[in-house]
Amino acid sequence: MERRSLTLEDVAREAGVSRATVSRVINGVRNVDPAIRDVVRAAIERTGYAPNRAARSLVTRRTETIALVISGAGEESESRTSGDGTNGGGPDGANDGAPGGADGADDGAPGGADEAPDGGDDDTPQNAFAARVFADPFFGRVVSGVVGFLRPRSMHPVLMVAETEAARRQVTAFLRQGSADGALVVSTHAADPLPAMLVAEGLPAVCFARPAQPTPISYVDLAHREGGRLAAEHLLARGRRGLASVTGPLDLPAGRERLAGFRAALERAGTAHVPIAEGGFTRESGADAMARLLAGHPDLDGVFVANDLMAQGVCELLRERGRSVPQDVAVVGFDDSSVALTCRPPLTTVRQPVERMTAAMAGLLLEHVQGTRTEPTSLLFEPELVVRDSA
Amino acid sequence: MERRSLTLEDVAREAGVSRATVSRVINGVRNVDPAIRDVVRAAIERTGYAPNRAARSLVTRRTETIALVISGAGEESESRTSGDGTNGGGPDGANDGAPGGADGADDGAPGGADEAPDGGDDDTPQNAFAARVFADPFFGRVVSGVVGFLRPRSMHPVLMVAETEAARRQVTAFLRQGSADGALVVSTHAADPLPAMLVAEGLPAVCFARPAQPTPISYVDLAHREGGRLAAEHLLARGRRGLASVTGPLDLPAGRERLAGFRAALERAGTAHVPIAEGGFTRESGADAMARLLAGHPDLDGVFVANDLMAQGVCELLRERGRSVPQDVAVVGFDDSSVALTCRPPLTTVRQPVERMTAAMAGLLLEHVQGTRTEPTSLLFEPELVVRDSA
DNA sequence: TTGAAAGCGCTAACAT
DNA sequence: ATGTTAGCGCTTTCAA
Repeated sequence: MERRSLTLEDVAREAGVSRATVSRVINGVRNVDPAIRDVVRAAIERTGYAPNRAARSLVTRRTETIALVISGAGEESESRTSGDGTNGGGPDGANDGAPGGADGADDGAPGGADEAPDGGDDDTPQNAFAARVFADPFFGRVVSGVVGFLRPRSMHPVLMVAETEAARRQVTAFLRQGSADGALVVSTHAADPLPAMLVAEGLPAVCFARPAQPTPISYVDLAHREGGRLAAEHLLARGRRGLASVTGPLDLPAGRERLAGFRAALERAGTAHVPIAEGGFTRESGADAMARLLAGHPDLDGVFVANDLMAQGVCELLRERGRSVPQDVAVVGFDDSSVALTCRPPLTTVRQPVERMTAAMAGLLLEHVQGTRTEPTSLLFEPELVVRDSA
Repeated sequence: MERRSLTLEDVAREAGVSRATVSRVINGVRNVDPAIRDVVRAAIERTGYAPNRAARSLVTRRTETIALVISGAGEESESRTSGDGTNGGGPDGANDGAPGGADGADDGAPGGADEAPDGGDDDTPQNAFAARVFADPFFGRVVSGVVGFLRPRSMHPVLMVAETEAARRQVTAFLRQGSADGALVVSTHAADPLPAMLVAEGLPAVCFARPAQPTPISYVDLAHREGGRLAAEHLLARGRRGLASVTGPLDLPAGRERLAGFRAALERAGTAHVPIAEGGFTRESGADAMARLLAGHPDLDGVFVANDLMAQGVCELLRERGRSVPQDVAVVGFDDSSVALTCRPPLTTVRQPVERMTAAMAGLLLEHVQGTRTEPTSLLFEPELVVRDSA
């Protein structure tokens, strides 16, 4: 509607006051005569004024936006779906149908011309990484927590993907330009160099999960060990004694700790040895690992699987082998991702409060940005057992 | 590292040239002596200069970011999971475990204090909407397409959720402030007022799916009818003659059109009557609809289900009733969302090229922003049959 | 309590 | 080809 955008000046004229006064009203600064305040408010209303963000940002040095970075590790996207073990890995989502399929064409819109715009550069490895990450149910929970926290504070997240060195530089550049006030980093690999880069640049950031190398940076994390313990105790309480575990990648802290917690609880209960098979957080790797376990221990009656995706694979394999879940073998997953519900039977699983964790990340970040908090801080969240049908 | 952020001035001094020259180099404007250019580049490198986005934005009136809006319809989030029928509806994702669960606590981080920051305001209806939307596998595909297109152009999406009137105003305000150059709107309801608001304000925007009320706005859409036809022909080719359909909500264009295409193809093949049962794009509604269908037509041997989530429910119900898929009843889904793969058996389904569609949206939007394209334009994408095991 | 004025860091005319 | 300069729209001293 409006052509040249309105400025403070316009509103000031309309209200018969100075720019400064209008600015004060808008920013809720005290020391404004209530009468004048109302006049100004009316003028703003009438004109439909919206303050220019860039101009404001230029002086306040705040953008009211933060970067939400999904970060990989190396130059290449890797084959392992899930990273630091804190998330559930992802279904491959988009299975590509035959390429060269359908294309854009006009359908007689309200006045549409129909030349197709360039359709985006698909198929780059970068996009493959992005596609994989975004297809992961874990991602939705991350976003949900962040948005839930930010929105009431009228801040908004900018989504960034950073799995190459170049992309990481793009992220730091973005922040140094003052395009965002800080970064929330969700790494998909233990060796992600981004947290250290951010720290080195002195940029406010908070990580999901403790960085592999000790880094003076704030983070939230899950008490993974505790999760393993929960699983062990539940299985034990169900009367299972032939226990085993399909673990996550053991080079990941989360993979190791989930197992450690499981083992420790069993040891306490008198079970010294626990057969394990390592998986890669994907459904297939879960099935494979289960097959190996079964080969060596045909008598087992309970399995702790380090994430839900693998647990799904485990359930499928067990069914194939003619073992019913939970009657013959009880299965406990980890994450409580959406597959926990779609899985047959629905999974008993160790829930990670992802939304609460990412909301907390945003909270921490804001404190760092505002200067309310200066020391790197870590918040540890407790997992929770969700009992469904698989154990 | 750096304290007061560097400015053009600093770099200019370092390079022994004027601000303008540095600016030219940075913006790749011609008319710069190659020698000087290199000197400037070196100075930039040496100082680690990053141009201030706000300052630039203030004069260029561009932000290099666009809003990606997930938009609902009414004041309330509704119970129907999926909206315009173009997406696959969503698993409820986060089933809330008992509240008052675990909370933050320090775990002895590199120097961490441990007061918990305020953990975000959960449980608002707004968040429920957000959680539902983000848990939808469709959302990941949307984001993936957008990011894939934007990133090579070093632009970034700001994520916004707008399901209440207030939230919608927040979106328009955001754009009018010049916080983003335009908006990509994905409505979850046919009656979403946001597109019209955007048009009224003269803000650049592109929709996913044609708005319910004719609106002079650009959009991308799927040839839903064509999808219905594909399903019909496949089922026919498989020799199925007792066909039926579990439809989407028939008040949604997509729901209606998918059915219309299915029916038309069958009519062409000589089948006048097709039993249908309406579903709500959720798994449960799919199962319910299938039960109804089976009650009235125990002899059917093929079903076209208007989305994958419902198709999953359909498959489960059929199995419960002792009918095997596809032997007894062939099932064709719609969307090719991630559940198509997790479903047992994996679904034969009509694939919607969501990533390509959203990338195209971004492309259109950029053209509108740049002024390269002024007329509202629509792009229609062709669905594609993905044959797996269910039909 | 209000207004005048000085920038914030950048781009883009306009001069040279 | 390069430098000078005038803003972009806002916040924020500083005076009044």
